[in-house]
Parts: sequence; structure tokens; C-alpha cells
Amino acid sequence: MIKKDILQTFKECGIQPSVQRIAIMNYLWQVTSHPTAEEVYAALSPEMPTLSKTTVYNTLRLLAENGAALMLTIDDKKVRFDGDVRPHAHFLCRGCDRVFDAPLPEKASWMSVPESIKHFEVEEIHYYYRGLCNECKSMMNKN
Amino acid sequence: MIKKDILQTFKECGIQPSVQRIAIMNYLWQVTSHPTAEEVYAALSPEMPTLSKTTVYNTLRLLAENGAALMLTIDDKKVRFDGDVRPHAHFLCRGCDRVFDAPLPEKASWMSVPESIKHFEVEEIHYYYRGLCNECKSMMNKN
DNA sequence: TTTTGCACTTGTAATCATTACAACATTGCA
DNA sequence: TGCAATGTTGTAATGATTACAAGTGCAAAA
Repeated sequence: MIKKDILQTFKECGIQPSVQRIAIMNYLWQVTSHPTAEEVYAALSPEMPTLSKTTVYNTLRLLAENGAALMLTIDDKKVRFDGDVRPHAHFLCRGCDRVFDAPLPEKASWMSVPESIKHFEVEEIHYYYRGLCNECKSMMNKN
Repeated sequence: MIKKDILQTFKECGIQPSVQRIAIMNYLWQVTSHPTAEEVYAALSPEMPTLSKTTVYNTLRLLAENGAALMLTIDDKKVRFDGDVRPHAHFLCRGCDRVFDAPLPEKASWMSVPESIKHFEVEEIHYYYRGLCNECKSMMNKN
């Protein structure tokens, strides 16, 4: 049962559970769309009419700060979130604005930090690609 | 002379020169601070009192779209720009909000694109690190 | 040199994501 | 049960960025 897993994750991350937080985490786990706060709100508010946009923003930030979600800044317009916190890269298509998951280019490179920032405290690593996805690429060729 | 180099770069990138564009490109080349549009405006407007903020925003976007500058989305609050378009990574300190340049973790990884997005048209690659720089780290320990 | 067109610039107004804030609700614990 | 702390809500504010319309200046043509 997924709710158990969520509660477990919350406990590990030191996050106090609540109906709203569980619903939001659950949603993040069910989609691969890397939604924005607005999208999370739009998806959940039909089932949870009292849910407020502020709660969605607060909760997503909370999840990200405590390691239960990733905050992606790949899109310069708005922040996106990913419930999958395992190390992986992301690709943003400038045609359809979708974000795709991608494996890391090389296993080794994830943990190896450049010498010049070696003594910095590195807390997050993000690998972003931008360009055109397959569909948008062929769409371009046609028109 | 640097202006020659800027004009050469503009020509290579297909950018029509103008007094404002040259001033902005020149500024990007002189700083390593990865400034925001506001910061570029604040820096240049004393010398160019008629410069408008809109022009700064437009020009920075133009430079980035044509490969004469990098648009960094490492900071979730605002977009930053880098006049150095050579492949390198970036580190954002959450303490002082400064962005540092860093070499790539490995030479090879820059060009190697994960298999799953291999047929995508990859136009940009960004490697971002976040955490605490040396100064902020030791500041934390003291207090 | 003058004219004409076009691209660039400017300033203001609008947009839109995000956050601040204050009132309200809920939860856990004494 | 009752209180204090924590979470939620809705609205108002903020702040970066863009839209837009008018003005400016440069460049080619006459």
C-alpha cells in the first residue's frame, strides 16, 4: 500500500504528515510529468476542493527541502517538481515544454565533484539538457 | 581591442550590433558574477542613463538565443547570464547566492548524451551544483 | 543631401509565478 | 477535555519578466 510508503518516507525525511501533504506526495509519485505547483493544484483540487494553492506551494517546497522531492529549475518560467529523488538527469523540450527523465551520462560523474569546488559543501547536483524531443523535431521538419 | 572581438562574435552569431548590445556584451565579458538582468542594468545605467531595462532583458535573451551568452537557470528566483559560453559547470551557494564557475567533472561526459534521449535534438547542456561555498560553510560553523 | 523604411530602443502597463500574512482549523498531548 | 503548536486557507503583495505602442536613429535608395 502506497500510503504506508509515503508515511515511511515522511518519517525518514522528518516531515509531519497531513492529508494534504500525503495527497501531494502521492500525486508526485504517480506522475512522470514533473509538474509545477499550479499543475499539482489543478490536478488535486477537483478531489480536494478545499485545498489551497498556498498549501501546494508550501508543501512542495517542504518536500524539496527535506529530500522527499526534487525541485527542478530546468524551465526558466516556473519551477517543476519530481517525486523521484534518485540521481538522474532531465531533458526539457523547447517545443512542447515537456520534461523527460534521462539516466546520467556516466555513473561516475554523479559523485565526482570538480576540484575547484571540492571543499564546498555540495548538496545538490542537477544535470539538465534542453532541445527538441523526437516528436517536436519531426514536426519541425514537416512544416 | 575588445570591441573588435565583440563585433566579431556578433557577426558569427548573426547579431546586429548596437551601442547597447555592445555595452551589455562587454559587461558580460568583464565580470564573473553571472549577473541577472537587473544587475546588468544597475551596472550600466550610470554610464548609459538612457538605457532601458527592457533593452537589457531583450538583449540578454537575444545573446543567449544566438549562442553569444549562456542563460543560467540555476537560481530559482531569477535568471542569470554568463558571457563565457565554453562548456563548464556552475555552483550556486545558498548562503551568499553567488554563482561560481566550475570545470566539468569529466571531459567525456560533456558530449556523451544518455541513450534514451539520444535521438532528441540536444541543444544545451547544463551542470548545476548547489550547496555552501567555503566562506558560508565556515560562517555556519562559527555561529 | 534628402527621403523612406526598418530595426532597435524606450517607458509604462500588464502578466504571472511565488510569497507574506493573518485568520482559522486541526492535531497531539497534558 | 483543553491548550499550545502546527498546518491550512484566502487574499493581498511582491517582483521578475514580457507586451505593447510610440519614439529614435541608422542605412540604403534616390
